Amino acid sequence: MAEKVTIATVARHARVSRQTVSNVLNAPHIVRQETRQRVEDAINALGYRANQAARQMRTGRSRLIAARIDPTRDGINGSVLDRFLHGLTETADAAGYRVLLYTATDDDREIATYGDLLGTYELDAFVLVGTKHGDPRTEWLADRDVPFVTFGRPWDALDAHPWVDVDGAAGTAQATRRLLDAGHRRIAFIGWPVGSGVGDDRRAGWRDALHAAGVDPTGLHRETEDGIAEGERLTRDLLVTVAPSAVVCASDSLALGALQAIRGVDPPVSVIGFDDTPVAAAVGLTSVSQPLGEAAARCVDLLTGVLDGDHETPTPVLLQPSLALRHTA
Amino acid sequence: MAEKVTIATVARHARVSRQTVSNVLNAPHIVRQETRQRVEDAINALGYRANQAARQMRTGRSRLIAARIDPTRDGINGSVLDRFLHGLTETADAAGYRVLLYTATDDDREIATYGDLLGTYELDAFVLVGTKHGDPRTEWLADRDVPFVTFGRPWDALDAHPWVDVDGAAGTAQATRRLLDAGHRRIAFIGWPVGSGVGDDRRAGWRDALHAAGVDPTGLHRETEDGIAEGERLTRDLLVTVAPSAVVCASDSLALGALQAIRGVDPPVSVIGFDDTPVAAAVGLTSVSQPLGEAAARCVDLLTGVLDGDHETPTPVLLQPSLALRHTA
DNA sequence: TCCAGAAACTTGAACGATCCAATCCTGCCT
DNA sequence: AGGCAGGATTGGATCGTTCAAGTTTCTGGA
Repeated sequence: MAEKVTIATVARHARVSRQTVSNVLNAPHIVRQETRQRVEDAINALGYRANQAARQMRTGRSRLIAARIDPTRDGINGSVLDRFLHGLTETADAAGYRVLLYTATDDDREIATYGDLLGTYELDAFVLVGTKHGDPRTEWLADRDVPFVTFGRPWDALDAHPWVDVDGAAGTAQATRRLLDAGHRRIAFIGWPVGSGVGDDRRAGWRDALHAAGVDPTGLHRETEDGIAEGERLTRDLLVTVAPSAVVCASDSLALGALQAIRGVDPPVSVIGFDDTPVAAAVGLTSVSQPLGEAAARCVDLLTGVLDGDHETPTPVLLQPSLALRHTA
Repeated sequence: MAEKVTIATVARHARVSRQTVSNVLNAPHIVRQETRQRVEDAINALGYRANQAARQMRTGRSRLIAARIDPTRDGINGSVLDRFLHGLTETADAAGYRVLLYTATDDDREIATYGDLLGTYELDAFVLVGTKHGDPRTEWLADRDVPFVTFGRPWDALDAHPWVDVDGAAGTAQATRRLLDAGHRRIAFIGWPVGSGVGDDRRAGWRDALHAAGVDPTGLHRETEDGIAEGERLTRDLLVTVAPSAVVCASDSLALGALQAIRGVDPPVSVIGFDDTPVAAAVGLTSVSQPLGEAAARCVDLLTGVLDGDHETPTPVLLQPSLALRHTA
């Protein structure tokens, strides 16, 4: 039976006009302290909440951010998106925004979805996770001046649009240096086929760290699709061909496979994974940890900067990963 | 420069009134075929999309469904929520709804968030994943007649509210029968501490299947928190105390631990996990597979039934899991 | 031919917020 | 005491849609 509480109800209760209530909400500094207090008391007493639809109709802003959720592909890495989304939801919330999910099976449909979301819900911004060379999606959004951020560098042109990323090369370099410090010299790397920006970046970190230490990385790396079985297979191959004393992997999936391959090998081979997934934590795998919560927060920062602030393209953010030390290295 | 396309633009273009356009969208049957065609042509020609905010203001319906996203806890099982959310987004989309995310650290805050979401965004419904005994959240929602569905049975009263669940007992029973058919008799079970509805359900399936086959399950089960390390520990314990020939586990995490424990044991011990996570697929673990996409779809079905249709409380849905056969059993 | 009744379409009002422009105070100075 | 500047407050218009009520057009039977 409770009547709907609108801005008019609050105004009546606080003996002011609707506009004054609106000012308390949107421009508190122009309202006298005493009046503001009275209005705020009324708001709390009545449990008033601004109707977003009405506000949106007038202002054209929905305070909604869209993010894409994919079917889990390679399992272990699925949790990365999971944790990122969680962080995004949390930070967006604090900034007064909400996260809306969408899915799409291919780029064309995804772009069609953009149009739908923008037209129907007047979304304020998009967050894209991962981009590829010549991504048609970012192009479409940029052409229409739709605010968006990507988690993952644009591998073509670094200043194409705002982005947040984690320095994968620094992560593998740190992992490699730790192994070097521990006395290892034959440090192998298992990664993904050449061509993926992320994979090439992680391999580069390992290679550069070895070079810097005066170690020749030739022949010490292998490439494959992601997966536990693949990691195990390539590690066995490495063991018989170059007999490494340690292996750095581009993902925890590969590292998990590596762990299975080195069971019983003596002296023990060190293994370091990438992503610090909960599975890594469970089996005690040392792994490079991406600050996903921080990354999500910076995405929101960049967006609110564009949405609420100036029209300048904000500076990209490159975050440093850390090494989660466990007992495999 | 493109003018905003509203219902008035379409009306002018099709030489009808705003209301007729609205009728074409919301009640096509009362518009003459010829007129309807003319309006639809205009809609397509202009690329018109109904403004959700304006519609919502008049109807009080947002076509938004809220779902909660948690930080990944036990890693492997995180992917379950992931896949469920994906299915939910996909099916909701097809039904004309969108999924909004929220998080909360405890029940009180979650309930406060409900109020906020309902007041500010006028959400149409909530989807809760997992409920516990005497859940204050479902109570709060039910008291206020907010439409909601849970994925997971209400363990107190089965008719308390609409729900969708997967028959965990049937899953473990199926796994157990498969092992019995293969000639196993000493089939152990590793599950979670007594008291969790889900865990007790899964254990019951194993026990009943053994009883039905005339096998005494006494002493053949162990309880622990979820985790790979725990699974390994308890499996080693089982091996030395009761020497089972097969182990059914309440989760893939536990099963993964079991796999590590039985390495090298001869004759080989069979292992079956639960949830058919991508990790299980990767290591070749036979596992009980929940139809998560189907579950999400049925959640949406129940909700649209409540939202668009009658006021009857819809019948709960109990889905049957299947066994993903791989080489560990 | 005429009219009742249904079907098809049109018009004005309302949802709840913000923006705009006009008015009202209030304190301060002369 | 009067005038004035400036901030605080007010009423009206507006966003795009749907609801409710009104008007026109069509159909068929006497």
